[in-house]
Amino acid sequence: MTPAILIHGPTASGKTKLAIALAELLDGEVVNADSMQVYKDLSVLTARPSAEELAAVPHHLFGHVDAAERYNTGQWLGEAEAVINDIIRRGKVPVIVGGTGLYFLALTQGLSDIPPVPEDVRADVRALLQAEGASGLRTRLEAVDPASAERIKGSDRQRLSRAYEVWLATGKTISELQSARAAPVLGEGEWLGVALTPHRPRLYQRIDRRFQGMMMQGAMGEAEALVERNLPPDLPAMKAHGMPWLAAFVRGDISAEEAAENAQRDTRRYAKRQFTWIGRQFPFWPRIPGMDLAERRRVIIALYKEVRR
RNA sequence: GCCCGGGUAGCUCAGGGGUAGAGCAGCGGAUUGAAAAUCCGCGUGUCGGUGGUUCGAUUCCGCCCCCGGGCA
Repeated sequence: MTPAILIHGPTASGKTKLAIALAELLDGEVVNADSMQVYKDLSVLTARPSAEELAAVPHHLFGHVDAAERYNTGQWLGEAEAVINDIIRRGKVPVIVGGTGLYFLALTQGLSDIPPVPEDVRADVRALLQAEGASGLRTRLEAVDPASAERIKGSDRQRLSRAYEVWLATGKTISELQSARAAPVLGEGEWLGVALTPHRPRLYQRIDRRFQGMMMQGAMGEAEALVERNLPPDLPAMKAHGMPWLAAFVRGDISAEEAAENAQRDTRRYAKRQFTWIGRQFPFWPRIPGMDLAERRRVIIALYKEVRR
């Protein structure tokens, strides 16, 4: 069995180029593990690989989802499993790259087997949240699933909603359903995970500069096109970094400078959360602090040879 | 050169003889199908420097340095 390479790291840490460099060297294929780069309508704004980069080596699960869809972890895991197995069957190396820690967690540790929640149930719960707020949902959840209500902190409307949805849809509590995990797609010895951990102040500079670059490459056009579609603002795609602020600018609510500052700030905060995730969820993944492409590639290849033996 | 005003957290600033706050930025954490989401927590400081007065100075006084503005 050919082990897969998993590359995680904060946004703007150079994952895309590194993944391609590795795929070229190892006869591999790149698989996306980023929750936003799946959306067709968001290319520049999510720093998706460029047309040339996509053409350099085979890429999978990039830009294949419409912005109107509510893509999710389970969907990704299913698609990723099929793609990864196919790559391995063909004797190639899967290079799985992205910033979404939860996807890597699901891939390597398994996700609980929970039936999909019907869209009408989800809509009902969203309406409930709208009408009663997080505290209202919490009260309802306490009545049916006190363990989850206890575990979910503060006014975490997303987790409160999810827990209540699952109960409505299945009649079982999410705590019970989550007590077991399905077998992971990638088991012990079948993967090498590395985490890019660049110097934070420098990364923040890169983030700020990259956003300026996005603006010059047509990010505003992507935002305008999405605004024109009049999609619900709570769709995942509408929450991509910068999207809410560029939308506000398009509507004339804020200045371009304000939009840029807010977008950059959101992205920096996200990078911070990614560092936390890496530190806490993947403490044993080797760290690669340097930014030099050739050096990164060399280190990872050396580690990979160890795993492959 | 002289006259004002000001130097306090990364930034903008408030305060005032008993070693100090606010907003933003930032930092730490959680994370099981929205995860670029959602949520919880935390002031991080030679109060420009140096002498003096004082039991005690970031606060009052002297000198020096720096930044604005004005007059030359």
